[in-house]
Amino acid sequence: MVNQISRLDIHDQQIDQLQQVVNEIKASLKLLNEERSESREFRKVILAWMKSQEKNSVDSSGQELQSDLIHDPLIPVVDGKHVTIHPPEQFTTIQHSEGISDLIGGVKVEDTEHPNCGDSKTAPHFSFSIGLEPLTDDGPKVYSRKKNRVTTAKVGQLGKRPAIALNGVSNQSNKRNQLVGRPFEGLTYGRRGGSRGGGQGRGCGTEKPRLLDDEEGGVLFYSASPSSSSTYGYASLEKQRQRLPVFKYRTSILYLVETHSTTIIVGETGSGKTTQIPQYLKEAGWADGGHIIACTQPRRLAVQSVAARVSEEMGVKLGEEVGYTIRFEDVTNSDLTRIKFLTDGVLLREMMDDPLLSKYSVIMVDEAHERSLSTDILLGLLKKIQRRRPELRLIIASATIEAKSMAAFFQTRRRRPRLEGEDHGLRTEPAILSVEGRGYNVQIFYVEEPVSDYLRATVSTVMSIHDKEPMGDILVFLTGQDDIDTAVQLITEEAQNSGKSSLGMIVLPLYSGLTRADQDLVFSPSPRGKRKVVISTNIAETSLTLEGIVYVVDSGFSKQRFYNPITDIENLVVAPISKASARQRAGRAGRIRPGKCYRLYTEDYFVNEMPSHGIPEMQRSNLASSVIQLKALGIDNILGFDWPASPSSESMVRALEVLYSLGVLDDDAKLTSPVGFQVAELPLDPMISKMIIASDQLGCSEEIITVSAILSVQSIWISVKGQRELDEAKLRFAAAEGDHVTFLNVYKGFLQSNKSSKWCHKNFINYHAMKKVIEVREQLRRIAQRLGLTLKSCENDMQVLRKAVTAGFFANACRLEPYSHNGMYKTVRSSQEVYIHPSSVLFRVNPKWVIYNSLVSTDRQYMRNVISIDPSWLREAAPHFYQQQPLNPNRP
DNA sequence: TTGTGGTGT
Repeated sequence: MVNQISRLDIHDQQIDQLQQVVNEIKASLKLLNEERSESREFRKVILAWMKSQEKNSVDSSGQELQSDLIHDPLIPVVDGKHVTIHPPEQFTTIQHSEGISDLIGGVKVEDTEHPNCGDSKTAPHFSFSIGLEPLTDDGPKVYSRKKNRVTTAKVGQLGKRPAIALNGVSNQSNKRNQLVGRPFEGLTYGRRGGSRGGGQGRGCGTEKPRLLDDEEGGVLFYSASPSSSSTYGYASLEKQRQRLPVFKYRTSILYLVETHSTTIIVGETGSGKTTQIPQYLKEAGWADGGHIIACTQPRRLAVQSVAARVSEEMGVKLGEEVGYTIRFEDVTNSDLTRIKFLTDGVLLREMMDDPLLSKYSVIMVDEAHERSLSTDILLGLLKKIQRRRPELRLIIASATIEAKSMAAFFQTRRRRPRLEGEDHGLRTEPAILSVEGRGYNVQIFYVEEPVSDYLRATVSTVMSIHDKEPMGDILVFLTGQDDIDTAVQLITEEAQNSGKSSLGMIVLPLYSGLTRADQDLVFSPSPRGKRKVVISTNIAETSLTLEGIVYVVDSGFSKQRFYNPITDIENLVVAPISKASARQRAGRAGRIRPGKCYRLYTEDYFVNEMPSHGIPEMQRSNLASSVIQLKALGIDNILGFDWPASPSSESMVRALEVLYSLGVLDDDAKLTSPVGFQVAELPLDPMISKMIIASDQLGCSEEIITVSAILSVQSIWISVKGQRELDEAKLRFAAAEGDHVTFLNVYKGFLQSNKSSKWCHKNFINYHAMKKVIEVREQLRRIAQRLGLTLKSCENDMQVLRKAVTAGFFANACRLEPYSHNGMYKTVRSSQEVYIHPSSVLFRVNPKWVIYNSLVSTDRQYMRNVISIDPSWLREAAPHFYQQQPLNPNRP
């Protein structure tokens, strides 16, 4: 394909003209005191003007192909200066010499060849010991780093990107800031060359905006362009807004959204895209005529904080013009709200009432690179909606998305006459725009040899940072609670043993199982002269942001959930992270000032073996919930659904199978009535939903709804180090029937204590989890009533409760192996060996027949949340499922 | 006799 590049040239004079026109319109419309039409007119003018410029440019200019700007959606263009930056995997680099002498600290420095340096595009290495006393016999950890390299891309060199190696070690270590201020260094993360962020609003109006097409014809790229700043009265906030990198692209973004069905915006952290773009859209009139601009986030906390920020910037009350919706919390006003932030899950639920999302004019899907289950489903559905609603605009925003594959996904081949409204040049091919971020340089260090024990490597690295590096907090990424607790202990001990230099350290664990109070410790600022060391799971990678982190230690691993559709088992396994994750982790070090990231894996591994992106959640999850959601939206051909990442056919088939066995789908794989539709309405795993529906007839819906609420929160128990105390606490609530009944006892106790947090603490129960249980329970009761179920308590008749559980979970029935001395069970469905999880109250009780809620696989398959049943209930509840396997009366 | 990365409706 020909790399055809066209360019839109806009002269300063014309920009001023436009600004004048806009100001005139604004002024005249202000007289009319009609804000809505002002913005609508503004939008029209921008559009008309842009179109005329595009035409002129193509007609008059023969220079299109002389552009020296290479289009690559992954790579930000810096300040319109046409310099391309290599993606870090080609270019793992350290940009400036800061701190190197500190690190070397008199320890030997030697020139070595990197094992993978054979080819000429890789610069030679040097390595050095960071001079620490190892905890083990492993010897000191040796880190290596590459020399600085800066590249510029030139015309005709798309394939070849020359690397310019800078001077060697001695030069680097001499002048600390030698490179700071040079343009376009600092390539890996953030604030490139320190020349960023100076574009004080209109001050950047000297650059010319450019428009480029790439070979795919229609993937557009803008570099910096001047922006027409609006004249609002909120001076300081307005200034802050204008300082954000995204501000320079305001006009470009509005133009792209105007002219393209889908716009993909690649922006690093700190670019301001999430808070600014919805405001730009509003200012440009996209919320006129009662329409709403939506912006989705994967996490509740992000929704709340972004909405609060935007309402502050706009000087409006949260919940009026700017609002947000998350589960249990709708802070919007249907008459007033024009910009609405919401979780992607909420938007999916909204589709069940309004499948075309007709009240939204623009939907911005943020953090799309995370590829969460609901983001992917949402993207698939939005693509479908676009075909019915060509006027709907989508913005896909993400940090490190594979923009081209996303663009390919949204590339529609429409072969029908254009509808009205498309005649103003609306393009169905997605546009891509990159916006640079605003962070600081992060130096990356790799171990020279693979480490065999990342826990010990972690400890020695932390100790050496503490010894050799200037003040600044350390964030360590490990995999789970177990590792983290061990590391905290080891580092604390090591600090005590190593004398005065290590006194000023506060070591804190961070994972979701901690109580809120323990989590909050991590957010308190470190006392004067003390260094905070936070040992965290992935929770600090995206969900929580810690201020004050200067050093990151990355183990290269995280726990990830994988689903095996053949065995129907979800596993939680320690797995290597992706490059995208590694970059995200490193970026956590550059938030307040230049930072350093120590990777406990080799550079060779990072470059050659680490996958560039993680596996989308869609491809490693049980899809039963997702399938029923799509069915409820009327998508019959699930197997043919156009996903951003197709799940395996096995997991699709498995999901359909489960739903069929639950009586949710009929022989034609259509939702049954009423059960199928009822199950789809409930925001739960289909098996739990089925259990609730069955409880209606059995007369125990109140209890079952309570159990369902508890099953759908992570864990109601506090994780504590001394496990014995927790086990003892559990015994206070333990019921012979099993965990579900035990949960009911806990819930009753919680109510009797008047929902007291003190009571929770005393009984090793997670107070926040219980509060969530109450909320979920209320929601489920409301939905159940809407579905026409009767809310009824079975009082103390636990047999009907167990029957209701059986009605939902009959497929998970297990039988104790006769003569088994170690509590081995086999599943009825597939004769798999399983054991009762030690956290269950039925552990070591081993009733003959049990049903489990879920399987967890470690060295054995463990059943979690187990209840004992009578096998005859299985055939009662699911004759279709068990009729082919009559129970053998000869076996005990 | 053993263990719960993180989200979300």
